[in-house]
Amino acid sequence: MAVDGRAGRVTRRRLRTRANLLDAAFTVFAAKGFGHVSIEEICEAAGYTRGAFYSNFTGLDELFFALYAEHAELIAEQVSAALAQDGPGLDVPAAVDRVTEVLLLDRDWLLVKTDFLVHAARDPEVAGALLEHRARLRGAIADRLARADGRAALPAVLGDAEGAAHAVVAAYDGVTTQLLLDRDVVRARAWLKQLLTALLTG
Amino acid sequence: MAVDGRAGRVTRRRLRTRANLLDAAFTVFAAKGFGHVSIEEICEAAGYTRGAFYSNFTGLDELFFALYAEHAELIAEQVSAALAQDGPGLDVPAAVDRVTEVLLLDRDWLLVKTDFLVHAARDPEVAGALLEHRARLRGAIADRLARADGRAALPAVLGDAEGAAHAVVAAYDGVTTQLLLDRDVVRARAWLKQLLTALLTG
DNA sequence: CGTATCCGATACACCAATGTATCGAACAGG
DNA sequence: CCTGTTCGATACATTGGTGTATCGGATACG
Repeated sequence: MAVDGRAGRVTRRRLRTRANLLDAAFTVFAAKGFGHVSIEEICEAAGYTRGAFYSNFTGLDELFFALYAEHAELIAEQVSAALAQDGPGLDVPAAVDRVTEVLLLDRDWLLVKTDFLVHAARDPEVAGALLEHRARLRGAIADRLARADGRAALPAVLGDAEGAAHAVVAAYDGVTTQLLLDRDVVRARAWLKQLLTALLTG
Repeated sequence: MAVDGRAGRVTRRRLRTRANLLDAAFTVFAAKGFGHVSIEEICEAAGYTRGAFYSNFTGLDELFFALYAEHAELIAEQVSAALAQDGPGLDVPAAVDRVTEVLLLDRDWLLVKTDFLVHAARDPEVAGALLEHRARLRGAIADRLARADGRAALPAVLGDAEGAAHAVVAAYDGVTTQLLLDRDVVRARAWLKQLLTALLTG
């Protein structure tokens, strides 16, 4: 019994068009925002007709979710990599720099991500998935922070490493909001760095 | 010459229906999200037909903007009031409590506000208006923080009072995101308080 | 009370998008 | 090559929402 939900062959062509649709969708979503995007628009951008779309997805929601999951996974890996870069110890300022770089790199991603947030805020099931992803990210950060605990203790107000990781994510979200509005990546980065420093080396 | 853009009488009925439409729109927007809301839906919720709508607004965007502006104004006043409550000096923890109370009170507002954010993020003109509103809020906070400066100095990392205010807003935005997902107002409030304490009494 | 003006309901024409059913072409496996 | 299966294009029916033009009732004001 096949486990992947589909019975027959796993064609190569199918995978390509699916990927193409997702890529095109990302661009279109970033430009117009989920809720102002039609299926046709995406198909046109990808160079297909709706036939291809309905053959690969049941609707916009499913595609949007797949899109988010894919990118979120990518980001999570990048962050983990950035955190693991220097040996077992943790150089806080350096790590902050690298992570900030990864997180605030792509405005389009911030747009899609925020769109997804408001989407999830209204659908508990989707919210669950998003929360889970955030928890994973937080976990990775907390693990790493725990290692630095010896050298320079975290501020007591935040509690343990998990609490500190929570604060890091909150700071990131806060800066994201500002960046979406003023479009000033350089300032956002400096600003996030400042915030994190204030939070972690209290 | 009339300055309000309309020539004739300023009817009373008109004002009422306009207000009714805005009220209904707020509910509908909060429930479904801008972008999944039709003009008809709003009219139905308000007990009017589209005739009334088009007589009062040119389209959804205009109504959405008016809606946001109205509520944002209200919130700004409440925050100012909460900050001004105890005399000329500033009791930081108490003020934090009161402000937090006001800011995280209404989930519907957070939803609409975030919807408006993603809307603004794609329209520079709207973004400008939002940035202006945020600047006003920050200003009010900074003014107030400056008064507490003597007693317990703010952490140097954040710079002046304006910088600290910036941090406060970022923390608020960060907590908003989390709250939208987990719907736990109590924890959000505790959490925001903790964050602000960590930031302001570094 | 009369009347001029304003407001919102009704009706209409229109369009954009959806989802489905069908069919020809592409493809993997022999 | 040949063949059965899969993929995606095409065509269709249908829906839901939009914006406008018009009309009757409400409202302010003399």
